[in-house]
Amino acid sequence: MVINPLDRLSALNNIARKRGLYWPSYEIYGGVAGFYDYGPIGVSIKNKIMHLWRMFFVEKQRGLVVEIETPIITPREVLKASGHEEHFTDPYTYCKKCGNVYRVDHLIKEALGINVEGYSLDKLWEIMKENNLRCPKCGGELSKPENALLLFKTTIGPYRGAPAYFRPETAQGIFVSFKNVHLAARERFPLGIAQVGRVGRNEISPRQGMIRLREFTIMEVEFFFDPEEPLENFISEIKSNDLEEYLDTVLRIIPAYMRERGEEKVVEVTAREAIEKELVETPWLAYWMSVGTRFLEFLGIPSDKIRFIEKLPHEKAHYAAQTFDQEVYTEKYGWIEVAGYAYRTNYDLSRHIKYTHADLTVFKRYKQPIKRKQKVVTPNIMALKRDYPEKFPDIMKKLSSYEKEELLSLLENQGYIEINGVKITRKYFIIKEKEQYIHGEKIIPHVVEPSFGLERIFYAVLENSLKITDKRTWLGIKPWIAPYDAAVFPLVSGSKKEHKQIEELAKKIYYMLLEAGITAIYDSDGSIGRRYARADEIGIPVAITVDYQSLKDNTVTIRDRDTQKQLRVNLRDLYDSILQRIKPYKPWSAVLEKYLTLQ
RNA sequence: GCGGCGGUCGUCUAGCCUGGACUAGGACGCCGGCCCUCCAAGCCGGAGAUCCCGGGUUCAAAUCCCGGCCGCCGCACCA
Repeated sequence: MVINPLDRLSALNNIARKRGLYWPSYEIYGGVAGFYDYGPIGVSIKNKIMHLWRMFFVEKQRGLVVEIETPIITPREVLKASGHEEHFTDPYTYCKKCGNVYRVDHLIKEALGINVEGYSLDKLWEIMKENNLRCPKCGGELSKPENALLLFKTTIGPYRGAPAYFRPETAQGIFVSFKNVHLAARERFPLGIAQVGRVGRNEISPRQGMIRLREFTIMEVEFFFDPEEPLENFISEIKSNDLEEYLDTVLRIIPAYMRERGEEKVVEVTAREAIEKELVETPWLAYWMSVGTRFLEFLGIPSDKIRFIEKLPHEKAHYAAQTFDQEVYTEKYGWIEVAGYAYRTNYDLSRHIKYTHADLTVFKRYKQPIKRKQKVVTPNIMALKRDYPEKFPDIMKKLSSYEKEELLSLLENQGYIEINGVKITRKYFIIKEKEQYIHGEKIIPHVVEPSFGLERIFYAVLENSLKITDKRTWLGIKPWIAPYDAAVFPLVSGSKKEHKQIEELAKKIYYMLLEAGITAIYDSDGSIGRRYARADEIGIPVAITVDYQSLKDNTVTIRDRDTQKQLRVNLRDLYDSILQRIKPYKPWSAVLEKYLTLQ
């Protein structure tokens, strides 16, 4: 039986509300667009997705990535430096007759073919007036342009505090603290810094439920590396981390050059091929795209519903050299972006260095120190003091303001330096040739950023795991992200003595599981079938039923959510039996075998 | 932000056009009880609705009118 997609989606909405997955926020006040609450079941699933993300992007990266947490409220200067204040602002105009709103820069570009990016509002207004721009729809008069800022604004300090914004991405907190983290990580390099947290974007008109929110959760890594490090070093770095399996991951990519030709065709390549064919501007992009692909597949998204789209130049963010959106197919919204992989170059760190003069560089140590002959200039203090006793302090002051190289080239090229009208000639300086060892240099690291929208993944996972047949509805979610590990039921809950005993044992097993770290629910309401159905609906992977036989031989049945098949196990083996079905980790025996051969 | 359509128990809905007999009806779900040897069964009982919010018209508004909020669709926007 084929289920109508609309029925599927309304079924999901029903479960979401009825069982507590999610709902619009502030409902009793009429609701506010762009905000959603997670219900109890939703929180549990969301947290598990978060934990798995950490497992893939932090823990399994073997020290390559560390995680930090920085504030949500961000001083204005930071977002000014990062370019957000400028680029998050769009100049608008509206038609005084029909009310239609237009972006001024788009309007001018379309009508006059002029690129007016970065122009002031007054300048734009001037251009509009000069060319007598009118509403393209109705020919009505257009308003003076205004700025629409997509950042949430606030102040730090309650009276006349400093202007600040709710961060639109977690990345800036990472860039700003880069030096501290780098030192704390014992100057490891390359280094990934992860952060999971809430961000806010004051969208003009958010719709599409949890897909486009004004406040949501980002999970991202800013991966700092040296772009001059040759490709082979990356590969060997990855190999030495035993992560080469990522290079064999198949990526489904729609490259920009294809999109420009109007062909939206998916190219299937391994990460290794993507690097070799130079589909990516840095190998690390392909690496993180692989990690992200594995992550989504592990959440239960089928690989044919995952693809990467390379952004065209005009679609990219202001900081990005190359960007791939990772998209997941949903019935409701079509392909939705769940992650962005941006090559941010050293844009952000450079900007913060420029604004603060902080040292956000990394010392790049050469494998072999470079021997360099260098001429060194030193003023002959004795001679200067002797010949210019009065002007000596001024001369020294001036000299110290020169860069060494500048001083040298002035002396060698013109033979003197003029200070307060006095020509100090070369003979007042000692120029020696010195041999120097250069051990390295300071570089501003480049950054590749895989950045995930948690709510979008959450939705995509739910929609993709919802199973409906004409008999039943269940959430076929991967066991490791199910809201509970297990459900415990007494087969019957009557008033006979045996029924009471069954209930008692079932409750005990419930407590035992909780004590052993298995999250479980206990349910004795309604018929056993209804309880299975309720557990299925929120995706609980295993149901444990205590029956008459349990009283005799200490066995219970374990029912599998997806197949409905039951297996009888002894209480002694119950824990392991559940664990084996629900944990996202390999059993020790398998890991042991992979790495070691024990005698 | 603009235009079109919509908003009634947790959910789906009846009623709205043609104002009154609506104490807003039903089904599912939920809660309590009975029954019960495995997949949403049955029986009995119960709770549950600011009729989206505010204002107006009227003797009388879920119903008509205006404004707002929210949702859906289209346009625009989505670094």
